[in-house]
This record gives sequence, C-alpha cells and structure tokens, in this order.
Amino acid sequence: MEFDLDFFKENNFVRKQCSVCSSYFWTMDDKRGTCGDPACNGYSFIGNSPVYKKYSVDEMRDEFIKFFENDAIHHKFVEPYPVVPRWRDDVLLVNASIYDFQPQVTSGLAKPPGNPIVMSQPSIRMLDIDLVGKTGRHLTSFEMLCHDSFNYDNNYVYWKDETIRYSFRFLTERLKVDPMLITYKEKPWFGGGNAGNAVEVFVRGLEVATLVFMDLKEDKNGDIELDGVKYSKMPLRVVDTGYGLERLVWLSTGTPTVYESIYKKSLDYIIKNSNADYISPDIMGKISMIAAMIDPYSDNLVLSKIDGTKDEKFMEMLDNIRSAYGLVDHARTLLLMFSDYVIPSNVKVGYLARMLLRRSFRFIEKIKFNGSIQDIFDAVYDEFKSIIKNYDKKFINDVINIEIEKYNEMIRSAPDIIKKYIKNNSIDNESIAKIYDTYGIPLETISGTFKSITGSDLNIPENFQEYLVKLHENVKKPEKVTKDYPDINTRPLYYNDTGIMEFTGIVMYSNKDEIILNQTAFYPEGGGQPADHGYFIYNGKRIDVIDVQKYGNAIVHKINGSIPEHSRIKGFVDKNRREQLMIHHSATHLLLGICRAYFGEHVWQSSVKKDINESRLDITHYKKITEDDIKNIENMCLGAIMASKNITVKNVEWNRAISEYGFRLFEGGFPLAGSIRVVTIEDIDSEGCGGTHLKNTKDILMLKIVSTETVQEGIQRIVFTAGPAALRYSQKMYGIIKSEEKYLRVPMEIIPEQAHKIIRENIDNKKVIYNLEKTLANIYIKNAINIDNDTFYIRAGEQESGAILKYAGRLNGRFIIDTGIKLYISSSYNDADSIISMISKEYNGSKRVASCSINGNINENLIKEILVKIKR
RNA sequence: GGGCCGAUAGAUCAGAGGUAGAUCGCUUCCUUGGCAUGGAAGAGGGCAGGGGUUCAAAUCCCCUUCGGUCCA
Repeated sequence: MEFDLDFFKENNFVRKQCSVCSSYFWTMDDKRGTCGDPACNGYSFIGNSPVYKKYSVDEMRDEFIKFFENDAIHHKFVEPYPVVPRWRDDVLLVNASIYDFQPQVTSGLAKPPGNPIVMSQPSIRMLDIDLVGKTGRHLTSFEMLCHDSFNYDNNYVYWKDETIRYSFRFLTERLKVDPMLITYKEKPWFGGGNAGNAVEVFVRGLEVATLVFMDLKEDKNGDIELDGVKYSKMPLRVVDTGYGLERLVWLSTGTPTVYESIYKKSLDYIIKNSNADYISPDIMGKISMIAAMIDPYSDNLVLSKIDGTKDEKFMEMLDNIRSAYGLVDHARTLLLMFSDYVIPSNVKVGYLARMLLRRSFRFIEKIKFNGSIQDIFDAVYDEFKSIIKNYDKKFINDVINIEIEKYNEMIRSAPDIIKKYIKNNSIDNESIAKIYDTYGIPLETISGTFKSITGSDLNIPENFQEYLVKLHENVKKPEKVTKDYPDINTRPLYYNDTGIMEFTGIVMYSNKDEIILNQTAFYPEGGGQPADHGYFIYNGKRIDVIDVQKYGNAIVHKINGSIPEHSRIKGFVDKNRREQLMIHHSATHLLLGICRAYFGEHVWQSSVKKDINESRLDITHYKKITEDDIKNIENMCLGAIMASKNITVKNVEWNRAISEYGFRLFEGGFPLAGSIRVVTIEDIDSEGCGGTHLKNTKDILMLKIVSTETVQEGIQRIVFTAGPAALRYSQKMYGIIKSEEKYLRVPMEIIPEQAHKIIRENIDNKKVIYNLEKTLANIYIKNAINIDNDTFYIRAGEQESGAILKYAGRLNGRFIIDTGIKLYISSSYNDADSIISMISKEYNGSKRVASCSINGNINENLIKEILVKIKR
C-alpha cells in the first residue's frame, strides 16, 4: 500500500473508503464515513473555525515558514519567484510553486536553491475566472505555501511519512486543529510530464493542502502505465506540497467567503465608496457552502437552494457584492502581473491582464465606485505590500490610461455596432457571437444596449460560452519533423575563445552533404545568431560550409560536397562574416541595456535576429518609438561605445546566477542546464547567452537604428546596424539621396519640400483634369446626334473617348462613340457587348469587349443601318 | 501563433459598381455691448498602399501595411 506509513500507525489512523465518492482516505475518527472533500460532505468551518485564533495573511505565512524553518527539520527559506516564468516558455504564468523548479531542477540538471526548502509562491490561475466572487472560494491569484524536498540517489531528504507528519504537526501544533477533523484523501497526481501519488488534506470540508510525491516521468519505454500514458521511475524523487495560504486564513476566520478573510480592508474601502454593500453573513455563508458541493457550478441551482426572497433588490445587492469581491481579487492579480511588468495586449499573458482590467472596469461601473481603478490598486497594494514586491506607479498609470482609453472607445462605439445587427427587433445568436468575438463588446453591454434600443430583453442562451468555444475550434498544425542524428558530442571551440578561426577535426558521422565532427569552431545557428560560414580542406580540396545547426550535443555542418567518415580535415571560419555577427550580437545586448535604461524597467527582450547587414531587437514597450527616442537611444549607445565598456563571459551555477543577476538573465532564452553562461556588458547589461561576443564595446564602432515598428501590441521592433554594416548602410542612404538630388534637381536640404510640392501639384492637376474631362464630355454628350429615340451617335477623337464614355455611362440610353478608328458603345440596356459582336462580325472589325476597331468609314447612316439589323 | 472585423474630410461615420456625402469641428459674414446661442456662406478628399476584373471601382477579387478584437 502506497500510504502504509509509520506515522499513520503511530497515531491510530485508519484507511477508509468514502461513502460518497469511493476514494480511500485516512482519518483518526473511525466513525467518519466521508473523505472530507466538500463535494462529499460540504463545508462546516464557516462560522465555526477549527483554528484556535484568527490569522491574517501575513501572520499565517509567517507561522508556516517559522514552523518549517525551526520546528520541523530545518527548511531553507526561499524568496518567492516572479509570477511571470521567464525561465521557461511552456506556460504563461506561475501556477504553482513547483513551476519555479521546472524544468531545470526537476530534470536533475540544476540543484535546488536549498534542500529541503520552504517558501510562499504567489500563483495565478485564470481558468475559473468566471466563478471569482460567485462561489465564495475562487481566486485568480493565491499564495502557495510549500515545503519541498528533493531526494537524489545519494542524498535522501524526506518522503511520504515525514511530509504527512509535518503537515499534521503544523495543523495540530501551530493552528491547534483537532486531529479528529483532519483527513488525508489518496489521489493520483499527473502534471507537466510527471506523475506520482498524492494526498489531499481536508479540514472541516476545506481542502487546505495537496501533498504530491513525484517519482515518475513520462517515458514511452516506461514500465508503469497510468491512464494510458507510460511512465518510468525518476532518479530524483520530489516532495511537492501546496498549501493554500488563503484557504488556511479562511479556515481560521470562518468568514462567509474567502474574500472577507483576506481582503477585509480593501473591501471595506470599496463598499464605503460605492453602491455595493455586504449582505447578511448567513446568506453569504450558505451560498459558499452550497457552491462547494455543486460541480459544475450553476448560479441558478445555488440560488434555488437559498431560503428567503430573491427579488430584484436582493439580486442587485448580490451582484454588487460579487463585483466588489471580483474587483479586489482582480486588483491583486493585476498588481502581481504589473510588478513583473506585464503589458496588457491582445496576445499571451498580456491578454490575460487586459481581460482582468476590462472585467475590473465593468465591476467599477456596476457598483458605481466613486474613484479610479488606481485608488483600488492603492488600497489592495496597501494590504498586500508583503507579496507585491514592486509597485511601479508610473508604469501602471501609463499602461492603465491606454487601457481605459481603449475600453471607453469600445463602449462608445458599441451602440452603433449593435444597431447594425438588430433585425426585426432581435439579434440572432450568430450575430451576438460575432459582436463579442469581432469587436470585444461584452455580452452584458450587448443585452443592455439591445434593451435600450428595442425595449425588450435579449435572451442569451446558457450554453453560449460553448457556442463561442466551438467558433474557435481550429485545425491543429502538423508537428515539425525533427531530424534524427547519432548521439555525438561535438566539442565547441567557439565558446571559450571566440578568436579561433582555424582548427583540425575528425569526421565522426557523414551523410550526403552533412557531417558531424569531434570538435568545431563553426558557431551553429542559435540565440538569434545565424550560423558561421567558411570551408573545410579535405584531400587538398576546398569544400564550403553553408549551414551549421545544433541537434542535442551534435553540431551538424551542411557542406557543398561530401567528406567520408573518419577523415581528418581542417576547418576555416569566414572571419569577416563572424566578426560582423559578433558585432551585431554584442550591439544587440548593448541596445537592450540602453533601451531599458531609457524607457524603463518594463523593457524585456521579446525576440531577436542577427544578420550580416542588419539585425533586429524586439522589446516589450507599450508605446510607439518616436524619432526623438531613436536619436536619444543612438546617442546613448554611442556614449557606451566611446566609453569602451568591457564585455565579459563567465559560467555561473544556476541558483547563484538567479540570486546574483535575477531573472533578467533569461532575456534571450533559457538553457536546460545546471549552469548559465553569463555575458556582461559592464554597467549596462547581463544576460545568459551562448553566442559569440566582442571583448569591448568600442569594437562595435557605431550603431544606427534603421527602422522601428510595432510588431504586435506591446512589442516594438528596432532594426539596426552596427560596425562596418552601419557604414555600408549610411553609404547606401547617401547614394539614394544623391540620386534624389539629381531627379528633383534640388540640393538635398530641399528634397522633402520639393517632393511635397510636386505631390501637391499632382493632386491639383488631377482635379483640373477631372473638371475639364467632365466639361468636355458633357459638351460632346449634349451635341450627340439622336439617331433612334434613345440611341445617340457621337463623333469624337480617340483621346477624349474615355471621358465621354465615363459620363455617358451614367446616363440612360445607348451612346455610340465613333473615333474614326474604333467604336465604343455604352448602353444602359446591357447590350453593348452584343452590338459590338454584331458590328465586328458584319463589318470585319476585330472584336474587343464593348469596343472594336473598324474598317472603312463608319458614319451616322451606317450606324442607323446596323441598328435596324440588330433590332431584327 | 490562429480566427474574425476594419481603414472614406481635422473627428465620428454613411455610401456595397454609375456626379464622393452627413454630423460635429474649422474660416468668413449676419445677430450681440461681450459671451453662449441662432442664421448664412465657404474651405477642407492621394476613398491606407500596390496589383487585377470592368466601358466604368471608394464599392468586386488578390497582395502588402497599419489598426481593432476574440481565443490558445
């Protein structure tokens, strides 16, 4: 049995099966029939706390950390990580404390920052955002308390028995919870490619912790199968615990909802300054209790089980207090995001921030809060100073103002847009979805506007969300095919000495035009730096290297020819190309450091691409880069180049690197390794980077920004050149300006003025031509010969025929324009084409659509003849 | 990263193959001692850019650029 532990035996725990959900659980109370999960036995702590005193969030966090630092075996306290996981790219936000250690520590490559450790990790979960405020327990952000241990083959720390023992001791010794109230429910656990056993810890129906014993990893050749997925044992066994700090606080206060227990001051403030008010604790507590037992949540179902009137006034009060709950919750999550400089946008984590903001704006409107969202931030910050490490008011105000503007713009345009879709005093579901999906107008706004226009209520079906989800179901992209190469470890010579341009190597593997060597000085494409080029000398022949890629530890050279295995060859790296790439690479780090100094700490590298002639750096920034910005940044770069700053490279152990340099290290990506190669430009920038660099900024020579653009919301692209490429660029510009001087016949200072003048003249001329054409055409039309009631004959020159045709085309009747060379016909009876066909057939003309060239002299009388034939 | 929308006067938008419009703003004049207002006249257009279809394109098709928005 997985949980046949000494601890359970010593304390007379019994293993029982839940009478409701059939799960196995451990309890000291042998009369107990249910596992403790709220779905099985509901909450019984509201108004009836099993904790000996009421804790605040700070007190509870402190109690937990102190216990594990001192009372249990000593755990090292670790400062919380950011909520934006810069050290990995598979998730948008930190969702749980273990995220801090994936994948570098959990894979065994890097050491944990202590062993065992205790910490409190702010975490964000947006999945149930709709339920926040409604169920009494849902939050978008929470602190996950954890005591984790990492057990290696040669270093055992602690496993199941100790973990459960500590959790029990914390609850009973520190919180003085009656042991009879604690249950441990067995539950398998999966996540992020790992699996293991777990127990959930319940007290009076509240799940206060999950204790995970992770010892399996996904492995297609593994011998353990769970849920259809194969796993194998890991050499590293991780105890990953998660205690909901807010849950523990709530347990101690027994308030009707979790919100009152943690956000009391902020809520009081909002209620004092808005239409929202607390409603009776009896009713609120009842709602929380019932909501805990219903899955999936349904508002109607919960309310149907509440006694008392549910009139309009009650529903409005409930709606208001729920909005206030949502508001404080969203504010804290946003503050956590903003402390890591998340910029609201339409993609990725920025979108989540925008969603929270827009929901907050709506809450503020709904409860008629007398103040701004910044006031709410101030209040919530005041209450959560201990976890919001960075409150950059300037950044937040800038970003919020942009968002408020966008939101107001959406609200302003909403009625016009909605009006368009109202047909016969109703809107079909497809249109509702379209309005929401295309214009971002919230459903409440749609129904509100609909009511104010038509006077009737709009019915939005209950399963509308599903309908929207279906709308977005799209085909999955085919997975990239990765090539398979033998597992050869190529020693990189470029790492420690970027100056090596010649080397000797042995071909370990050869396949057509690809070879892998035992060692190489060729830098493979990586970190936004393209591959080195150059050549090999084999048997006295020169064979060019056209591409170099890294697959695992193997560095694959693509060559113009073939070289057999076991050959000994000499390699020569293209020095000019490499030097230019090195200049651009170091210049990129410099530019990033300068941009951060210039715009602010919210500037992060988003992506980067270096090349020979120019390179580009994408940074997170919420405003367009202006021409002034460009000049200032260039000047600052020049300053750093002239100051001859040293560029140094050193390898630093994972945890030391993080504590010394912070998460900025991962601007350019993150290695799956135990140590990080840190590239530092003195006083300006430090980044983890595997690329080749100059030794000093003075070798960048100069840096010129070529262009900037918004590549997506919140991300600005800077294209620049440096070193010799910058000179080539300015030479090219010079050439262009010189030829402009020639064509415009003015000295370069006057080029813009002259170009503008010419364009202006062109526009004016167009207008004159337009008016003259109109006048001329109308004269011809006026003088047209009426040959058969609504058929007119016009004799005109080829040049004016186009204009005549244009204006004749706007009139009723047939107009036949005879230029002596061609006939053009415009007809409001849509028979121009058939007339032309006939004329060309009968009179040897060559047919063109609705016009034809003719042989011989066509005149008025001939046309009359033709018309007679046509009408026949 | 994917889907869906959009780009027309300084601003907000209408026009859905056939004479580029409305409202606000702007200029001038009238009304007033001055302002708000009211009345009259007027200026202001590369219909985002580039191709194509058509006798004819702001309008239809394709590409590009820039915005908006939802989802992952």
